[in-house]
Amino acid sequence: MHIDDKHADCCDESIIHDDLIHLVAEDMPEEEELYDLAELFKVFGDTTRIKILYTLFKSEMCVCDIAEVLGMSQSAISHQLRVLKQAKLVRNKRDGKQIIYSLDDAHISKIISMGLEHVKE
Amino acid sequence: MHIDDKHADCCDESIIHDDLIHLVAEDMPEEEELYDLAELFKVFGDTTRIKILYTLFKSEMCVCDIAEVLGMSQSAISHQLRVLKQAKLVRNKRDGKQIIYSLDDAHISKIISMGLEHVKE
DNA sequence: ATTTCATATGAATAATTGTTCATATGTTTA
DNA sequence: TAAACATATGAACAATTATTCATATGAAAT
Repeated sequence: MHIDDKHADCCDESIIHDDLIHLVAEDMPEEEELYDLAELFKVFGDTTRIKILYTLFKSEMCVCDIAEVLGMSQSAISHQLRVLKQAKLVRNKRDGKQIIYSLDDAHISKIISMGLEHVKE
Repeated sequence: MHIDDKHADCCDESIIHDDLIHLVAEDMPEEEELYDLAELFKVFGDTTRIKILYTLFKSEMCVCDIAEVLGMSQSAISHQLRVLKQAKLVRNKRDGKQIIYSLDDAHISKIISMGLEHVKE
């Protein structure tokens, strides 16, 4: 084994795959961008949050009504709305005592329906 | 407070919101479908898996090369490829000693680029 | 047949996360 | 001003998960 062999732990065909490895590695998007992208999908990766988005897709709604629709506690919904808001997927406005949440992004329903297409196969 | 008040824990405007609540609740997709959808997005919700998908988007590749491109252990990559395969996002074929992985779904790059659009704002 | 190589996998560990409970905040109504 | 109401939030707990390490599997080469 050569001292300067970068592929000591990799498959043997160093010369052939080397080109490919560098080509792909160089084209990889920024670490931060990939992290943000994963974070975004992580937000969609929870049934409760998906349900909330579906709900708000139908109509803007106060926290309490969302909790009622989903049969969950106000606290649980509120915590998840916080996550959705940080991801800029929902926004809110005050209306008297209540806080009304609504979708904040046109991409959302497209992303979800794309996912559904895959799942439905 | 009435005994038959279904909204004991909810906001006070029971009569007004009742219609909305039932309308939205009835239109909610099947529990199982929402679960599968969340599971799918969960798969995208990890930087390592996103990087693997990006890599395979450029070219099909053996496990060892993917590990090399991402600077991670063979074991870590193999575990994640298993997750991606279970989600039917990648497939593999044997080529001699190596196992070549490639993307298994046309939706993937669309879903990812939709997500990127949102993140890039 | 035995050794080598590429990949898969089970167990263990550390880190992350969703919900609950109790309570704080801020608005409205009496 | 005080009480009632809608929502937010911090701490705690249980559950999930990504990686590492050690080892198993299975194909190719000697």
